[in-house]
Amino acid sequence: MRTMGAKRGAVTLEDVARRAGVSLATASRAINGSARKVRPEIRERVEQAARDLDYAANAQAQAVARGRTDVVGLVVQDIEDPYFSSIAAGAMRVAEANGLMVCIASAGRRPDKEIEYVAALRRMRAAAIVIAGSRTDDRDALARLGTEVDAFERSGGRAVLIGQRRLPVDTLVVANRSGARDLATRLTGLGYRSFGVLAGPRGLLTAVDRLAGFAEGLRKAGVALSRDAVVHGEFTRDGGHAAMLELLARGRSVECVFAVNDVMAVGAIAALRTLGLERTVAVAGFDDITTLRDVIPALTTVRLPLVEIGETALEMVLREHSGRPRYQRIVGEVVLRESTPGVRPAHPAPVGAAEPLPTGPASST
Amino acid sequence: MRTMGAKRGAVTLEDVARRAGVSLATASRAINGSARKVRPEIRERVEQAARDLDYAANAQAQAVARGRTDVVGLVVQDIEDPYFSSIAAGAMRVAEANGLMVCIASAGRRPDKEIEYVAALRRMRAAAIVIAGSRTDDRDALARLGTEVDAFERSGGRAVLIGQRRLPVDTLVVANRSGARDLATRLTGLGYRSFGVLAGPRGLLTAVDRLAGFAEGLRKAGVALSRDAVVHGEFTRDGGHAAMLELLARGRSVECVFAVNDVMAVGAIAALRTLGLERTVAVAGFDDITTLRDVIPALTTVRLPLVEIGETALEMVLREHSGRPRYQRIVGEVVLRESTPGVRPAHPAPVGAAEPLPTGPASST
DNA sequence: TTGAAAGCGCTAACAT
DNA sequence: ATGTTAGCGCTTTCAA
Repeated sequence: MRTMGAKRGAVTLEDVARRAGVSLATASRAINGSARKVRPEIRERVEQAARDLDYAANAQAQAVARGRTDVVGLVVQDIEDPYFSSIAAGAMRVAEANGLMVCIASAGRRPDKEIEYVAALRRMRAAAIVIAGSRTDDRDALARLGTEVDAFERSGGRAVLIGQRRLPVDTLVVANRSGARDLATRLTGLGYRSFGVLAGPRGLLTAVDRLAGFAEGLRKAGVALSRDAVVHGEFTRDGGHAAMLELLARGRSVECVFAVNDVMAVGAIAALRTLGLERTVAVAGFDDITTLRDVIPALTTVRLPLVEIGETALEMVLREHSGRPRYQRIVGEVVLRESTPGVRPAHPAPVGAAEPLPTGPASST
Repeated sequence: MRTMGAKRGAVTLEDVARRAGVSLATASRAINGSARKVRPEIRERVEQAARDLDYAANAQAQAVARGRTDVVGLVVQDIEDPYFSSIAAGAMRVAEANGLMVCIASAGRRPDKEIEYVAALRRMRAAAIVIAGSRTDDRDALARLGTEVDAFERSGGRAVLIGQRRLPVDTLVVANRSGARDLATRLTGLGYRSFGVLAGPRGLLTAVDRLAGFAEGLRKAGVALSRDAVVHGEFTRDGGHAAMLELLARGRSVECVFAVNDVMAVGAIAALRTLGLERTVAVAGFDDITTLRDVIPALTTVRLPLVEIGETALEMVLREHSGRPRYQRIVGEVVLRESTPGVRPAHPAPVGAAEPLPTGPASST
């Protein structure tokens, strides 16, 4: 039917207006414009024309004309990682409720890519942007991200970070440190006295904080954490696997291993199993990844409300606010499960009076 | 510094041009336009001005002017489901390689939402769109999706489906049926003779095809699949859990259960475990979800190259082509693991001469 | 209420 | 090589 299609063959509002015998302005008001400024009869005529032509408004053009978009951005480290896909699910739920489309960028754990994507989202004039994932100790990268985020906000968008409080931007601060500290407390409470930590990448703050918190918790309980009981590795299943093997190779015998996230813990358990050690060494993780809930043995971990974090982040940034950055703390909850069955003392020990091992350094208290 | 910011406070190309003392056109050519039409000296001046002003081109405006976008769409059923997040990871990798941003929509397994999102992506003038996830037997929904996809393509975009071949659109056809058939063959080869199927939602074609294929495989092996050994349920972990319980409640004793996807299989295993039956009933799944590779017992399944599927889908649709829809078959590979240890016959049976159970219908051969 | 017209920010002829 | 000037498709004054 249509003879002179515009570029891309798409029907334009002008086509609709012509067919309905009204002006462009009227057509606009009838279809995309706000409420009752158009006579019902005319409105119906325009809508019919639009339907006939299978018209779909050009969102880009609307964005240019209106000066705003219906797009929000989400930057994650790796969409395949359940940690991030849960956050994404939460953010997308809120986006849907607000009629927003979400552009996701998976930065592959490269800080530069992350910055690049923020820049891309600025070009897209995204209304808001959620940046999920740990910062690193790379001061330079942090500064550049800060600059880019700042530019984004100055150009009219709003940004929110999920992770550490390191930039003057709205942030959902994940209580990694205190979560790991609590975990250590509970674990020592279970009777464990010798620990290893599969600590994740060296510069990754989430990993660093969890390690620090765990060490702190142990210290408070008067338990030592030897330097070479800490093995760094990738923040992945394979990273956990390798780190566990390395820890074992170091000849340290530990009762319990803390992997700084669940996927590493799963890798660790797999490694232990191949050595027939799964009953000998207890393992704890962090995050409480949904898909891993049925793993055997059930994983002791620190539960993070991941989906909710995603929701809250986007809600926060969509809500109007004063301009001063807001920081909201997200605390996890320790969940004790079978992977840390606790120590059965050879001689029933006095409850509540766990004494530090001889080898441990004096408690700081 | 800047006094008269445009709407949204963003710097425009005109600001840059003015500061560099050149025309709008020159600024455009220097920054966003194709190569060498601008004197190096001038170009440098413009670039410096852009840097000073922290200019970021307005992608929306570029899109309007150019008549095309750098956005591709991805519609999935549920981004939190590892099946889809793997596909998303693949698609995003290709997008990155092509300098494209990807807008993801999670339809929550509601066909209407799916259609709505395709419409939204048409409005965004996405260059291409990948629709991942099973179709249903809802003829009407299928027709409406077809209409919407058609409109999308007529408006200049390209679409590709992942799943069933049901629409005259580029499609990655997942060989669910033959995969399940092969699985049945291997399972009967292991000696199993009585099966149950946790079949997923009734109208979901992926589930339907897998059930059909499995039944077909059994039939070929001369093994019966009784009607009430098939239990439908949600396509999720909990769905598998519930279906397993239901199957048991029906009082059928089966040697092996086929859950039509891995997450259901995990739910089934969990259910069996609570009843102390995990050693009694074998379980097989479908998909070979990465995160589930360390589950105990290791899951027998049909491996689908999920990430690769996501990559291939986007690549396919990005590649120029004749206009006639292309269909590419994706076949899975059976992976036998511990969850189906095989049957140890009480009396060593003659190998290779599995005889149909008395209760089974005659093989169609 | 409706229409004419001036943008929105950018690109791409078309001149020069 | 650079500038002028139409657009791109839409929204939104401003008049009528």
